[in-house]
Amino acid sequence: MCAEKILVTSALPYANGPIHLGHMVEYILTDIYCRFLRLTARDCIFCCADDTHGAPIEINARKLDISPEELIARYYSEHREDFERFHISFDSYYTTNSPENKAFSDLIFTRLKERGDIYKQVIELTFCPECKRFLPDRYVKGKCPKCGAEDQYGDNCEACNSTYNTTDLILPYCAICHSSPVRKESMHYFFSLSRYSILLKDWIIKNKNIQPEIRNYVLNWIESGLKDWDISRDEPYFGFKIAGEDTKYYYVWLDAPIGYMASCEHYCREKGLSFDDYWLNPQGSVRHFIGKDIIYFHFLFWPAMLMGSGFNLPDSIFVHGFLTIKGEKMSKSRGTFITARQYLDRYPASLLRFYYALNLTRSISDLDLDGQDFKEKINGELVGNISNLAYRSMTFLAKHFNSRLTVPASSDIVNTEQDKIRSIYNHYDSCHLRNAVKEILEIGDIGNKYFQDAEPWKNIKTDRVNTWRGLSLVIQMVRDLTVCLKPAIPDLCVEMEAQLGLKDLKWQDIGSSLEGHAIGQPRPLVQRIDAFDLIS
RNA sequence: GGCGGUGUAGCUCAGUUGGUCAGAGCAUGCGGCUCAUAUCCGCAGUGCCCGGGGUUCAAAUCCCUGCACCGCCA
Repeated sequence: MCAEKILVTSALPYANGPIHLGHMVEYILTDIYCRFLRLTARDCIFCCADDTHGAPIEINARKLDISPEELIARYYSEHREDFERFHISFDSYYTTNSPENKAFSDLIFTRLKERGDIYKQVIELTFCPECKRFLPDRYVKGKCPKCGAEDQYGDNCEACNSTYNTTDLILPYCAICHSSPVRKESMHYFFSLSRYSILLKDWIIKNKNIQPEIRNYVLNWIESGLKDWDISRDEPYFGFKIAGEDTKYYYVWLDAPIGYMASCEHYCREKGLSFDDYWLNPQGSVRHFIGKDIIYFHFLFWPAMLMGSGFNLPDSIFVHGFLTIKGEKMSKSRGTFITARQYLDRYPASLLRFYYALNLTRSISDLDLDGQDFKEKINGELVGNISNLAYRSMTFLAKHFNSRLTVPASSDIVNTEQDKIRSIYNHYDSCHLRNAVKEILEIGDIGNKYFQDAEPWKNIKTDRVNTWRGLSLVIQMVRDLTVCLKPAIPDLCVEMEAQLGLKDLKWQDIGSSLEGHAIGQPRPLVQRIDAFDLIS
């Protein structure tokens, strides 16, 4: 029996802007999951990349008077640095503007074409003669054809919620140069998504890892009929040219998910691993994490492309909600658009990791970041419960027992703890991070209560041996808590390991005896925060 | 407009298939401890489980309806 070869991915951030706290929900979630897999000895690699193609990149580079390559290079190093500071443990962080990605894009395109899944069709689009380019949705504005609202984008109206094409807009204007665009015909390549309706439906129904709300959601789309997909774009564009064409490129959303493969391939080659183990062989298990905004691409286009080109389908696609700040969408005008750097300049990465973990569930509802709540959770749970238990027990041991542990006391709380640990394992495994963290905190409560009831500060005078044993029990719990928290707050747990005089703890170390072991120097693990304020 | 979701203590939420299900945490009040970063422990509440109908011996839990908020419609 072959062990699973697990490939985990986060969605690729666009190389056209900084990483913000909304992005971080996904990377922290995925990272916690990967760290948990590694902690429990699963064979897992974590791959991601910058998504570097598309009209916005080309347009922005032109605005800045630099090449697209230069633009994406800037964001590439910035993104990598942000992720590192947040302790995101990518095995491979690559780019979609890579030879591997071009090769896979060409391969998949060719295979789909050979199957007759791709056809050409002339369509009418919005063209700006001034800019000499076809205008994507977001670059055409005008009056809504349904309700007449002014200044609406070319894809849908924010006032009446209707959807339409750029060519439907009344009195359209180019968002770049403000001149009036014209209609112009162009030949495009289309992917026959509709041919995959039955296969996709079957896959979605059979896949047990899909969240139920997503299943219904996607099935509704299929029921109401899938439209074919325009997978080409005209120049000027930044991306891969389609073979045999001079002015046509793959649409960015074609090669973006292929970036998962390219990143994996690049890593495998570097490390002497096998790409096929993940994407072709049966023991391969590809697990994507995405936001709810890109469900359509990942549950329909992407699996259809994989089906048509003969690769493994994803084993699971976990969808999370958006980040809101005090219940509202992040917004630049409200000043609630917080970048990763802005956060990191003022607070430790692990506080946000902890807060997100405490709030992430399996539902696709949004996760809210509220300053007051953040402060209460950090001070109340992380400091008051976990950090306090560790510090009070370790300093006591250091002061009165020369830092050395003895045989732990026997107590019912050991069984309770082991039950909870099993439950925590399952919660991590199913990405129910909130439940995992809550049960970890419950173990901390039990430890604090046990310590309190044992009154070592009193009993040490009369019953030194039992005091020592009780203390040793608590410190073993602290060790177990450290293991359980490693996926969520890895850097703090490394510090905790140092204080415990241990290192590289794994899940299997939980419950083992520390009799005779000497701990290191205890220090308060986390500082209380006075206020959480990034907005001012 | 079509489809879907949500509505439980001041706040954040748990509540498997209807029968100790009226709960937890935070906040509030009172009490205790002092090992610990004003940290920890105990006690005390408060709720027409959105409104209205229905099914049932029995509904927060199922059905219908109304209201409110939210999401999706590529």
